[in-house]
Amino acid sequence: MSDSETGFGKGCHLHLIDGSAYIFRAYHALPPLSRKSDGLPVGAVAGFCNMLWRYLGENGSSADAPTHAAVIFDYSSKTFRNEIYDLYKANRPAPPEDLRPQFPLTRDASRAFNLATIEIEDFEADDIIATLARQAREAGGRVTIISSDKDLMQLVGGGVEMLEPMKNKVIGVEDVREKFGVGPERVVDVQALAGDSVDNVPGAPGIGIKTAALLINEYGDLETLLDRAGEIKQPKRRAALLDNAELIRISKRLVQLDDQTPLEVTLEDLEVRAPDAQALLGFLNDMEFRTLTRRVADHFGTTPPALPATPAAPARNAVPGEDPAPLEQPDFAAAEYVCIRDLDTLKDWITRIEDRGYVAVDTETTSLDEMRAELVGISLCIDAGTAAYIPMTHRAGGGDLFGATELVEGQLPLNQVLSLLKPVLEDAAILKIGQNMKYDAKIFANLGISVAPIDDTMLMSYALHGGLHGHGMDALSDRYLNHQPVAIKSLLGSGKSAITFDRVGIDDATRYAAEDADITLRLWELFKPRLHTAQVTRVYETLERPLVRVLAQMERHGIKVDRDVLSRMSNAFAQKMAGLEAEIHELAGESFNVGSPKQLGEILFDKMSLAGGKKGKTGAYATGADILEDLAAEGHDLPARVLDWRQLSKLKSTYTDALQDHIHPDTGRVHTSYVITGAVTGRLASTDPNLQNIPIRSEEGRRIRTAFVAEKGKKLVALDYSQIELRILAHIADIDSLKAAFRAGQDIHAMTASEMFGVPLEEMTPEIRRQAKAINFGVIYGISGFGLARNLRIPRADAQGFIDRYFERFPGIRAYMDATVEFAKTHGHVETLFGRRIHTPEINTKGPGAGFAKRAAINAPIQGTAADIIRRAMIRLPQVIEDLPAKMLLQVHDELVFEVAEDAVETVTERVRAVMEAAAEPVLRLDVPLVVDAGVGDTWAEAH
DNA sequence: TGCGTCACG
DNA sequence: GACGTACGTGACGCAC
Repeated sequence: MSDSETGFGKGCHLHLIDGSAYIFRAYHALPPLSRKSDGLPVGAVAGFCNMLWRYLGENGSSADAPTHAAVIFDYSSKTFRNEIYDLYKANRPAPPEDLRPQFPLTRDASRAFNLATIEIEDFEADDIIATLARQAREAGGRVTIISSDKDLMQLVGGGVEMLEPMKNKVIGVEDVREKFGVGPERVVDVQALAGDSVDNVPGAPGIGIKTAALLINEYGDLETLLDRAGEIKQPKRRAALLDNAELIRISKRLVQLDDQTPLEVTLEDLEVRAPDAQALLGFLNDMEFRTLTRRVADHFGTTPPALPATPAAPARNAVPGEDPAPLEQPDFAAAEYVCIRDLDTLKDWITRIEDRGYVAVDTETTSLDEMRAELVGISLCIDAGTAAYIPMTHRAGGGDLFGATELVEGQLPLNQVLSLLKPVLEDAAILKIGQNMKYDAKIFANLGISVAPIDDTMLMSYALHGGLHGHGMDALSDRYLNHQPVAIKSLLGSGKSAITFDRVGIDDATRYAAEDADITLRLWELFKPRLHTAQVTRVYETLERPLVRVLAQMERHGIKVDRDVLSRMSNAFAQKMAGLEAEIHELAGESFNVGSPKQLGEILFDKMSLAGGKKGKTGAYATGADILEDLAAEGHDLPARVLDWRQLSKLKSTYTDALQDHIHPDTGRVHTSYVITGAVTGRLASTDPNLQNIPIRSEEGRRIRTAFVAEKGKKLVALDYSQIELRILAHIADIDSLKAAFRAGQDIHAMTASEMFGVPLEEMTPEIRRQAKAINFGVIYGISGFGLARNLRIPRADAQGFIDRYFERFPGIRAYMDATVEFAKTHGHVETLFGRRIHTPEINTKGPGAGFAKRAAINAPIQGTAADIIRRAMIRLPQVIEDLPAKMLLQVHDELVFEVAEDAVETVTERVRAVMEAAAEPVLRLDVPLVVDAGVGDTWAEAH
């Protein structure tokens, strides 16, 4: 949630540090060094950290200090240049054995120093530097590239200079001219001709930098030179150019830096941040760098953390959150919370917030439904134990029958408070910290305040502890702060007699509300550095935090629902149900509650003595759809009628009736709420109402979707990923035949059937295809013979036979499953392709739970990667359709629904499709294409 | 409040 | 070799 008001521009100074060059230099400059406790090689990391510390020391105080900075790394040694020329950098020796494990640690180091850290698959650090330098230059800022790599010299000029880090020497246009004999803009031409033996750039044989510069200066540029090479007098040079023109052109493409690299970050994101003492010291301490740790601790005026007595567990294996809370925080009991009742006190707090640069914020309202909630008060916290509550619209507690609406005395007026706080809440230089910020942001948005930038402790916990426990504030406070907050129930009561927050006394409200802000701030202080050590900063920053704004907007917009359609359907369902109920009672010979599984079971299995009665653990007969279907198939009418009745009952109570209650009186639309932390895999959950389970599979239920409509003059557009999880499986498990089938756009289930049963595609029957489809799904879920047998209703031995044959045909799948379970057992978590961690605390349990945990571990990376991909698309989309009359309304796991003005439907569809299909890039290049299907209509039923 | 049931991907 | 099982959700009504 960066803000354009802090945009990078004139007067800004960007430092770009060539991280990879730093590492190699550090490695070669220092004797081998390994960590005492476990022998991990850390010499290069140590040198790297020393350099960064020195760098910060030199630049922090200088008059020419950078306003923005980033450390750039090579993602891997393979880049797009290898596709241009496969021998590029081919004679580079592989990095030494003891250096390789240090690469990820240097990333951690640069993050621990709170420096923006960038690397992109397929691109060299130099390309990223070129791109950022171009952006900064275009924005009117200055750039210093900290590197001595001559390949970067082409970027010098127009406000861009280089700094040789060892000699601390500035390299400007004149220095470039001295080295290459041409200005920076012709450096690539010279390099293309001269080649480079280190990087294996071929160039023209027999031509070095001197000659190359001579030729370029004479002919102007490389293309002209190659066109007119025949005019060259020296026969050797002439031949070298004429014979190798193509190779020279390739060479130019190799040395020419790509300044259009796709970036996840903007210049604003690179704003210089002071290192967080706790995070930095934590990292240095983990690395066991005694001297540097002490030096840094001295600088911050804190004592260095004690080195662990026992060998330190590597940070990456540590279970986050198991560490005890820091001891130095003030006691909650001692905390004195302030109630802000006058302007001077409020202004004083605002000044303190501005000095701090961050503040924990919490809103108290009359409802959990943000669309109907009224703001009652705001709490703030700037330091553990230092919190305040601003009551604004508390009302007399008793109230009369007509709802006494007298405001309690001694409160600042809402409008006055908001006009003072709005600049703070919208100030790009002040971080607003919340627990479940989507809620508060929506409350403020209702009042015309757009809160940014934000941090969210709930989302931090989700990134850190997904799969371990819930992320509600009470649970987090109890677990990580060892403190049980005031229960809201103790203030509001529960059930019918519950009151709203505006009826709570101001003293009680202050204790409760200020404490919430206090807890939030303490959690933030605890979690923020742990994001780095647990290596989930990227997940939090790119997949969680940006979603808050996007979802808040979707929820506030809502989708139009036609009440009349629902109401008519409800009536029709009621009539049919009444008829069925009479029939059922008739068949049973007595009247009973059809909706009671208990009573139904007794009728079926006791009174009518039908076979197949099985009691569950509660002693009641099971009467699920599968059991009733079996009975119906045997020719029994009663269970068949009950099935029909149940379907209607479900549709009526959950959809046609309940949905009407969710239509907002003012907007005429339904506003769901998405829970970002709702599913452990990274999927969203939709609540109040759940719009992710609107019927579609049955014809009857599908009609409910006709009630979801577009505004007049607009259309609903639905786009969904085709087979995304199977595609991800094909990629992750690296199954060539599956990947090839997806690339060829084949029917994947038919192809699986053909492979398994040896039936040629032309002779495929729907039945065989259906079975293969069930197997494909089963695989994603961690297949078992029992489960497949039940799903296909075939003997278990047959199902097991299918599975055996499947694994025989696709051995990679079995390998993936085994490897994933193994990974979970050693690490305690599994990961998606984007680094999201899903903890698997049950994976080592024995007994019945073991199968569950294994299947969940197998499924999580697949389902989670798909969830990450659509999150990435959703985060990008608002900017992409910003200029069009279109709004994103809903997400249903692999589907997005938009409301679009009729004449923009085509443009929007194609733009959204492009974003969705490319959503994995550039972080991840899948071996299979992602395909998005689109539909348009006046209703959701038509659009799908 | 827990369970059974069933709607979705 | 037995355990009991397809993965991930939320909402409803019943029974306690």
